[in-house]
Parts: sequence; C-alpha cells; structure tokens
Amino acid sequence: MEQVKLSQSLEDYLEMVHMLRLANGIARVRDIAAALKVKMPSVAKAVIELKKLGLVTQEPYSGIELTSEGALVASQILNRHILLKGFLIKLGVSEAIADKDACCMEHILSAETLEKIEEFVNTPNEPSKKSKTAKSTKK
Amino acid sequence: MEQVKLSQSLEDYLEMVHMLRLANGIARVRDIAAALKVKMPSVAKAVIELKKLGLVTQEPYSGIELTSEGALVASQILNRHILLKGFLIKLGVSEAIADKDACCMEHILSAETLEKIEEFVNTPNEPSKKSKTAKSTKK
DNA sequence: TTCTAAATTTAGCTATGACTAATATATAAG
DNA sequence: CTTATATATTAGTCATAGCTAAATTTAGAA
Repeated sequence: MEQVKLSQSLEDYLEMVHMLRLANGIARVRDIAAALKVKMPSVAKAVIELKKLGLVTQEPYSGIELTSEGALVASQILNRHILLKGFLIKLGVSEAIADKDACCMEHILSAETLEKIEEFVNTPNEPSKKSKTAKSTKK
Repeated sequence: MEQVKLSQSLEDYLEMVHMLRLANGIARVRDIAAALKVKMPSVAKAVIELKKLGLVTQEPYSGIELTSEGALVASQILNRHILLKGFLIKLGVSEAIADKDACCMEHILSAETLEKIEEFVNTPNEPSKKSKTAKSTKK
C-alpha cells in the first residue's frame, strides 16, 4: 500500500488507458495519443514509466493492460473526474468545458475539497420551495 | 495587447511579486523563495523570464517591480485566487486548504467556469429557509 | 574603514514531458 | 507469400523548472 505518487501527466495516461478499455475493450498507443492530443512516442514513454511503477503491463507491439493496482488507481482518478464534471455542470458550466476543466482539477484538489464538492453535489439541487418534503422534484 | 501566455509557474511568481508588494511594499528574491517554497536561484531564473516578457523590472541586486502590464496580469491572477478561495470556503473547505487549492485552480480554469463560480459566490448564501424571491435562477 | 554575513546572481546538473526522425514489427491487400 | 501501410518503439532534441555550488554584490558589525 505504498500509495504511488503520479505526476499529472501519468495520471492522465493511466486514466485514459482505463477509459479506452471501458469503451473499446482495448487501450492502444494510437488511441491514447489521439485522445490526449499527443504523439505516439510520448505515449510509449509514459507507458514505460507506468510499467516501472507496476500499474500497467504490455506485450510488445500490442495493447496496454492494467494491473490490479493500476485499475484501482485509475478508477480513483476516473471517479474524481466524474464527480468534478458533475459538479461543474451543476454550477451551470457547459458539458464540453466541464469535461475539460474536470480533467485539470482532478489532479490537484485536496481530499478535503473533494469531500466538500461531493457533499455539494449530493445536496438536492433546488431547495427553493420546501427542501425536505420527500423527493418531490423528479430527478 | 498581445495577451501574454504564462506558464503556471510564472503566474505563481508574478502573483507573488504582486502580493509581497502589497504586503511589504517590496518584493525581494528571498521572500518570494520563502513564500513559494523554492530556492533563490529558481526565483532569479523566473525573474529573468518575467523581465523578458516585459512584466517586471529590476535593478541588479534589488527588489522586483511590476510594469504596468505586469501589474494588470498579476491582479487578474490575484482576483482569480481571491474568487476561488472564497468559493471553496463557501463550500465548507477550511481556509488553509482553500488557499492552497485556489492557488492551483487559478491557473487552469476556463473563463466559463470562472464565470459560473462567480455567479455562485454572488448568490445569497443560504436560501434554505425561505427562498427570498424568485429572482435567483433565470435560464 | 574593514571585514563578515546575507542576499543575489551565474553556471551547470537533473528530471519531466513534449517533439521529430528513423527503425522495427504487425496487419492487411494483392 | 509478398509487400505496402499502419502501428509501435527507439534514439535523440528541446523547453520548463527545479536544484546545488560557487561567485558577486550589498550591507551591517567590529
């Protein structure tokens, strides 16, 4: 449980491996590069780092897999992303911008701030009339 | 009006020059280094970059001054910082953490997100008892 | 005034993370 | 089966941004 400390960049790569595996079943260098708007050699280098850290595995010239620890870390990052995106949308930010900004915020916010954001998101949206009375407003 | 594009790091240095001048009347390398928790040569290097960009001036071996453009950019960054810190505090985050997280967020958020945060901050704090009047959200 | 200590600067090292160019391998077409 | 193309990797460059060590300048103490 040594709590790997990843750079923002490596967090992005790891998260993208996870997302592509969820979406396509496989995470390929080409697709990671396209999604993150970098070139393939940058991905290859990042994958080497993630391998050293024990977060991914890869057969030469093929797709990237997550180790169990890598899957755990990746899903933590992805959960932060989802939380923050929902939060921004609740504030009225458009989806595209919410996605982009969530992508930056997910790497930097402290646990305390994330907690408070989670509380906010889980608060009924408009307590404007009568807050508590059951779940009157449809979700 | 060429809208200088600063790295996060240079934004931090420029903002700190501004804050120290507000607090002490002078921004010295030693104090910038202490405040940002870096060593003095790192500050010296950053100051050289900010000079190249026309944002600060400095007599050799003395304090750092802001140009008019530097002052403008610095106060924009500082305003973002203040906005974001207030925002986090309104969410319930402790002051120390709010300050720290605002410091990261101030460099990355898009204009749209900052606008929405500003709207949120300027909304009356607790409409939980009685929704004041239906002026709040107009969509 | 002289000298010592603090502040600043310069030089140079390191790590990260992007890139291009070139190479190696895999896949698909003929 | 052979070959062209797409994908992946390697090698090497560049910029950013930190650092230490050493030199320089300023300023305070003796």
